[in-house]
Amino acid sequence: MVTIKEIARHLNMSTTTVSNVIHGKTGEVSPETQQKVRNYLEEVGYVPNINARNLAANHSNIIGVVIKTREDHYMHILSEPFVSEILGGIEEVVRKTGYYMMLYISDDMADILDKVAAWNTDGLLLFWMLDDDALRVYKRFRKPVVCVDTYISEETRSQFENSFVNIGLEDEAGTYEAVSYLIKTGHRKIGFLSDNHEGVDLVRFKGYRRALADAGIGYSSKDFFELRSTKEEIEQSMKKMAEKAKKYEAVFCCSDVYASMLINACERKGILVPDDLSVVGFDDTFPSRLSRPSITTIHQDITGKGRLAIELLFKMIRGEKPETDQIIMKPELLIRESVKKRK
Amino acid sequence: MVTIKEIARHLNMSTTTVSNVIHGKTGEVSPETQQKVRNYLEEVGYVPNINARNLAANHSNIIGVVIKTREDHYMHILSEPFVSEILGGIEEVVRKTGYYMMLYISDDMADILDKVAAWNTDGLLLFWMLDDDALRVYKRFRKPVVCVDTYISEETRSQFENSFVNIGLEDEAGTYEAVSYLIKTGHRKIGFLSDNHEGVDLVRFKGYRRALADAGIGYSSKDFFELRSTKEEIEQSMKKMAEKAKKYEAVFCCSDVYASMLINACERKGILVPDDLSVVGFDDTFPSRLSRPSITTIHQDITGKGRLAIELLFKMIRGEKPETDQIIMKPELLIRESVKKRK
DNA sequence: TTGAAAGCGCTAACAA
DNA sequence: TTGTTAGCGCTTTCAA
Repeated sequence: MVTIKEIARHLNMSTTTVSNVIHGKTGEVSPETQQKVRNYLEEVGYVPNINARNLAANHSNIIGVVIKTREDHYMHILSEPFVSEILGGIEEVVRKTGYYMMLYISDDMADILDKVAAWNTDGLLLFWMLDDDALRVYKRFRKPVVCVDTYISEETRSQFENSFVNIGLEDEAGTYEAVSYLIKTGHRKIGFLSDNHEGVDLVRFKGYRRALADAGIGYSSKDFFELRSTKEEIEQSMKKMAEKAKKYEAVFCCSDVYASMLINACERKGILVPDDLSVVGFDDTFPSRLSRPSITTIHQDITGKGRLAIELLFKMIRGEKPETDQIIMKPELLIRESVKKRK
Repeated sequence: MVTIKEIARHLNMSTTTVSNVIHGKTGEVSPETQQKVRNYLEEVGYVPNINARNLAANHSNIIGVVIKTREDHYMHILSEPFVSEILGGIEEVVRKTGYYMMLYISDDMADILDKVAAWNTDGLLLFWMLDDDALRVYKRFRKPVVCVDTYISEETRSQFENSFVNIGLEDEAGTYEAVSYLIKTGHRKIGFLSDNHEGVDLVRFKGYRRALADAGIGYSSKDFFELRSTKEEIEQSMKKMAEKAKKYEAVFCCSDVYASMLINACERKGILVPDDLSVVGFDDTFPSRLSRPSITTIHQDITGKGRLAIELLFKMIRGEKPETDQIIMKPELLIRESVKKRK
């Protein structure tokens, strides 16, 4: 690895000059010198030592992507279609902007915070943080942060002086629309399937409840299909859900993958979707398109969400203030084949 | 951000001592001093500056994961089920070993090489490299490298003095088995679907040809279903494949996703799988299980492959020499629902 | 337009 | 057992 110093020595000039032409600080350097340096740089195939650069310049060109995971989940978080799709959108922008993406996956916030600080990460993308966690990150980090799909109270948000944006989705309204559609198409006995009671899924649950209430349909806690999603339990649990579904006309699922798995489990029990049971998913990820029957779902622009998030982050890194500290995207009901009109 | 120097000053000792206890170089430091330092470290929440550490120690704790991508591909590489699954296996090991994973996605080898050098990456995981590219990387990099799914000639391999392993799969034999199964179940008019003619898919193609030949079945270049997989063309192209499939009894697909997409496209044209057409996939990724009909496929232990790759890499990073420079895993035919017995 | 030199925070060889 | 110090490779201020 050839260093700036060596180059400077070889060319009989100072490291400053070399550094200047490397950074295109033209105007500081005469054209001839520039050319000479550039040629030599090319010749020896100079590559900067990023650690040295980061240390001296006190930044890292790293964008940290923080994903809180559940260690025992049946699927690695990177395999979740929603995650891989949104990461794809982000990765492309990060790379093309000349930055690097570093994944911080953990179920321990304190650990993540330490790592982010250690790397001197320039900005942070936070996924599915809980209210107070987000604030904790910001208090410690004090650099640009964009949250994705984080439910954060007005009050909490006001404590992020600036360099903070939250990007979300109208989860409540989207779910309301989906469940209302189910009701409109003649379903009354409608279940809600999820593997947790927090954040996004909790809000979706509220949308479900509101749709039910508005249609004068009662709700009992039994209507919550609570999936156990650990490696050990998922399969058995999904079977139970399918069994339970026999008593229902429709099930709203918090993700397309769960919808797809439910359809499979049902089929194995001789419950036909949509003939015996209607199913709707959420997100419009790849599996919902591939499923047979294809899955009626709530579409959201996942890649676009990722791109928006990272673009806002870069904006803040450049020192510009975002116009708003919260952007809520609109979902859209996508009618495919997994819901049957019953009347 | 509090530094070692500040800590040393505050505690009235040298940076070496502080550094020593940070690195658990016990034996060098008296118990009392250790405790004193540790307490203070805890108190101020010391976090090392990784850039400084990397610069001084001349390593990075970064594992580079290099994936060559095709810019115009219909799907971001991270969304490919095989990729996300194997990355999941790798990420977990990397994280738990106290390293960091950095993704280098690009279609430009030279660019990747520069980045890897710039970051002073400790080891490299290379995916689907072409023969000479792999060598090029090694010549320049000269640190541990593990290739995954790379077809590399004996001759080329011998040029990597050491710190090199290739992990692959018996692609030829796997495909041979799948196609033979198709033949055994009464299919003779069998297509081969892929989006390229290189590397892994080329070897699979050879397995396909051999199975055909061994059964005395002729092959014409028309039997190669060449999918155009760009964003613009994929849909139209898949439709064409489905149309073409009308004249076939079975199609072997180089990935589960393609198998799944083909099944969908066929269904839309009224071609029923497996009744009118048998389909087999490859890899046994999630979509093959979710598909309806579920897809008969060649199973391989993807997560295990990733884990094996990274574990071997760490072994070399620790300075141990791998026993062998090539490990070829065995695939397994997994019979599900997408193939019909025709006789 | 160019150069000298300090310093980013840490490690490690060496001295005490 | 502890301390001094010279770098690691780069950026940047300030002087020439």
